[in-house]
Amino acid sequence: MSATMRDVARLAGVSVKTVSNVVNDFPHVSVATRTRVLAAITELGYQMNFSARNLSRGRTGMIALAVPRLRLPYFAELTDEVIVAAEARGYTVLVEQTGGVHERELEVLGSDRRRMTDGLIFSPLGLRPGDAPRLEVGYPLVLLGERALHGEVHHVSMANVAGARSVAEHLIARGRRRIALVGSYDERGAGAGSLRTQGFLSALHAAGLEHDPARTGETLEWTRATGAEAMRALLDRGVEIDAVFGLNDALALGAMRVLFERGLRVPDDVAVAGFDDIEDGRFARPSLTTVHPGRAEIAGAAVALLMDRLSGAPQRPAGEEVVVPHRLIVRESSGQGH
Amino acid sequence: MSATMRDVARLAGVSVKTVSNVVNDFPHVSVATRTRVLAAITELGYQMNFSARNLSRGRTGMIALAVPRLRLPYFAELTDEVIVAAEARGYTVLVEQTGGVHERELEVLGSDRRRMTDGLIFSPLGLRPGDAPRLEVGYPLVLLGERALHGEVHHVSMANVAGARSVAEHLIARGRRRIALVGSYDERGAGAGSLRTQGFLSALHAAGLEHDPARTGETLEWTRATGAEAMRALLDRGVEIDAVFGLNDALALGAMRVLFERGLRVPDDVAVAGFDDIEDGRFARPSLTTVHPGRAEIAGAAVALLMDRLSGAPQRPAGEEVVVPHRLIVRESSGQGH
DNA sequence: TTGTATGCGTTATCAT
DNA sequence: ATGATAACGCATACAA
Repeated sequence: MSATMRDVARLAGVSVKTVSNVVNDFPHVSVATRTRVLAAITELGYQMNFSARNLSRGRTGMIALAVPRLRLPYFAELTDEVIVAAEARGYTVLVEQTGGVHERELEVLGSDRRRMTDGLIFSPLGLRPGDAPRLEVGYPLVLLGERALHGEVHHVSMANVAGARSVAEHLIARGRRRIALVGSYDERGAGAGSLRTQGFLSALHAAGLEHDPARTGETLEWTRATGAEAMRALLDRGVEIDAVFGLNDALALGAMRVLFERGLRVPDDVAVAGFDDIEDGRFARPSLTTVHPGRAEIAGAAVALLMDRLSGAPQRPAGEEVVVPHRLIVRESSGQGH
Repeated sequence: MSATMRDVARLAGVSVKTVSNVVNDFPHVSVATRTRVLAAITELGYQMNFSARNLSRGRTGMIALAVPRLRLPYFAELTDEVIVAAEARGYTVLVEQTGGVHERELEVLGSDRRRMTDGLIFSPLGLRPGDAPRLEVGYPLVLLGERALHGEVHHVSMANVAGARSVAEHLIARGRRRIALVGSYDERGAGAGSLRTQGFLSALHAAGLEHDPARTGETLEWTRATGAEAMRALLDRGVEIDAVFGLNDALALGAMRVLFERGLRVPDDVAVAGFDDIEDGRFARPSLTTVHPGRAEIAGAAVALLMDRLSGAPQRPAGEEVVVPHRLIVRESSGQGH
């Protein structure tokens, strides 16, 4: 097997403690012994046994990130950023997929696996008010993209309401009056779906418009495929529309594809907008108007918040909410007026 | 702190060994004691300390997956599948991003972090013949998407050559004769780039065609953005083309976007095809002709191969190569003839 | 079927 | 500045 600290110590003629001091950059080690130890380490090809270190230290140097699924571009890009941010602080990330299934999401919170990590960054698809107690876990937890259910848990959220409102305002300013809403959500939830819908509706009301429920394309999953289905259903029902707001970019892209298939021109006949600013939207045809939610900032803030708690930094107020600013990005899919 | 096995044992009136037997589903435990122990476990809310278990067992129950970046759709989808496959076998996945940088890729192989996992599934962007010795690591390793450099390491690869050849044959059958190649690769590498290019060229040669080097759009990174740049450069140079083969879908999608911006019709003026069958291609406008490389199969095979080695299963021949079958998927971007 | 004793490789406490 | 030694929590011979 591979060498242990004991082997290194023996070879260098010092005690294990000294070896430990060296590998951990403990300040008080004479240059002579340090070099001697380092030499022994390279000679033996010694590598730290993390299990032993973790057991002794009582922590693991790993954090978990729970997302619905990596195949959803938004979460892939988010995970990418979280890994980068964690890495910068010497932490390793363990990715957990919940499938966005409520039951699985709750399971993940209490899973045995949580004992393998020091903390959890959790991006639920839709927590419900009744779930609040389940969030009182015994380890550092940071919630993403969710309004705090009870104010006890730290969380980082994007400007769901404001972002959706600005998209709707933009469409209205472009002269659109019959805007379809594609994507729905668990009504018991308090997640992004409900918040974005709120923002959307508030803009309509502010403009003195009504949202005809017939113009809502129901779909629980937020993928291109379901967005396409919902759009088809709307058109098949003969609903009249001059714009589409997808609750996320994937839905919007799926819808846009169907509009194309049905011979409707975007944006001339129907303007389209989404939410998330995923990479595909930038290169789609036409390119997709959307809301940039500050993914990198969210990831950075979440990791920072979690690290603060791990290092026992001056306690931030429980339930503190970090809201990352958004940015409306107007592209071709809503570019011109009628 | 949280309860230990000792606490559980004490409460249940048994020894730690018995508790251990219960939580590990050891066969010979009487129903009476088992239920007693389980009761104590739930009462105390006991959860296994993985660090301790790992130290004792000598393994961690985690595997690492090293990919270039999760923001690249192909790798996001691949990672998704690997996590699912690993989960099914009780393993947790730790994701490592190499950025596709050769230096970082080699570092990852020997990093301290490797001691936190039982094995590694490694998806390099381009290993070079000289790197072979670096692949002789002291732990189970499975390479993805790479032809074995020396035949010592196990690997799972997609049909890069055959897939690219079938794409090129398809374009040629559609009457295309001036096919641009978008995307290049480190010439020192033996990665997907070189293999796909080989397949592409072989189809041309078989058809008695020459590939004019002027029709190659150089770009090391394989993203939509770089694909777009390369396409712009080609068109700006006034190169005449009637088709584009992107070394992956992202490149092809970026190129297609530029063709649109320049007023060229796809597929009427220029047919486009990619490789990878990422989700965006299905919903792009026009939808993208591509090669489905069997992502799920690759992930499954890689995990299976790694698990075999972890469990010390009957040694498979070193350097065995599992090649997953591909499938040409013809869509709108190359749908019609001239 | 269950208990006892020992080891896993590090860190931390306390001396020196 | 360095060393001896006791945890850390669990698994596993070996006993009983």
